[in-house]
Amino acid sequence: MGKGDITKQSILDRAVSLASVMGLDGLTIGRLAEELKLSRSGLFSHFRSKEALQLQILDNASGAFTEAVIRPALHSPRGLARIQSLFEGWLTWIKNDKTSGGCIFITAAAELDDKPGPVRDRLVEIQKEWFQTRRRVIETGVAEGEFKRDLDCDQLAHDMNGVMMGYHYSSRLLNDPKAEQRARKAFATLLQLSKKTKTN
Amino acid sequence: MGKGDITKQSILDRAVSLASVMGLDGLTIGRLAEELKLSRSGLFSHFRSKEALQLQILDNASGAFTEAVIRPALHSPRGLARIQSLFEGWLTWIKNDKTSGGCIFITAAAELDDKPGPVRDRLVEIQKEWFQTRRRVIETGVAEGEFKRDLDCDQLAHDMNGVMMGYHYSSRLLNDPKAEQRARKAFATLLQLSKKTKTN
DNA sequence: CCTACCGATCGGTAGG
DNA sequence: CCTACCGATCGGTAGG
Repeated sequence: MGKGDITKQSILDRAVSLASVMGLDGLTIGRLAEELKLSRSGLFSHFRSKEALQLQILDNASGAFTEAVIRPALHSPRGLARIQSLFEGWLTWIKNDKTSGGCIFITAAAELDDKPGPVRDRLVEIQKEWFQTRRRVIETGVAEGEFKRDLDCDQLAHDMNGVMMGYHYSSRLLNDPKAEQRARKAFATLLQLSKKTKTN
Repeated sequence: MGKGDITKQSILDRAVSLASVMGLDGLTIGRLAEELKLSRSGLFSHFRSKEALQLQILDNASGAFTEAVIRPALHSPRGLARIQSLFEGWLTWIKNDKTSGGCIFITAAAELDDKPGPVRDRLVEIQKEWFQTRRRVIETGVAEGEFKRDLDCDQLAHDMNGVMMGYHYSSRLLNDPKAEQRARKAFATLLQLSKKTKTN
């Protein structure tokens, strides 16, 4: 990795943080350059356009999410333990972003859901992949006999997301001190309903 | 209501719609004026500042939400029927916003959660009120004996929000055709767990 | 409600 | 990586 790559990576790291606060559109080259003590054009020379910067911000964040949340979970036993690990990692991911503007994917989802284009497309791609990852882990839990045989895996993968979106909202907007406790309880209930019982 | 008020109301209605797409910050006076075929300064004269406009956008949307979701629910019998009515109205509120940029409160929540100031404060106020409304309706359901005596009303009010946030995300960002079905199933499960049973 | 204007900032380019 | 620059647009004001 050459010097230019180091600069570019440090630009992107800061850009992810700034975009999570200002949004991918609200982020400006000038503001980013100022924080990094570069000239606007000096910074811009690493990217062909603002759209290219936005796409690389999403890719950079996606890589970080995989490292922070998904990869560690693969060290947990498949099935129940692994979906719990995904949940814990996800919670920590959102919690640790206190310093910046919260989960950039949640911010971007609200910002881009009605703005067609390549940036939205990339976000959708990343989020669909993340949904599939959850679903596969849940399906394995069914195969392993830890979850009900007739569990609606799509529904559980979907409901986990609702718990997380609600957590992000309650903790970050409302500053509810019980937000994490509520999220844990909601998830525990989801798991309880999904576990194998005597009857099925 | 004089002519000036009519103009102002039509400005605000359009502004709510535009802000739900562009965000409260992303909204610009110029763009709004163009859509309404007014001069920028002519439009601006109705508001002292962009911040004042943002505050009035939130108030206008809050009034519309009360009319569309809360008031109709008061015609349903208290308790279970009323909380179901709130859910249905909320779902319709989000669904009908297909023409614009989705629920402005969800968009604004993601946009403002890390931007301190009067606009964020107003949004938090509105959202806390909406939370209390849900909680009171649920508490009445407990008092009426339709819900479990030991129901965690705060938790249910909180979990309903997660279902809605997840619905907004799945339907608007992922375009999941099953989004509504999933939201209904998730809410039905929440209600099922909350209903009075033989044992309590 | 308008025209006309302010300084600041935007994304992007030229040229080195 | 820089200076210097482009046209466009921003929020806001003056004055009518």
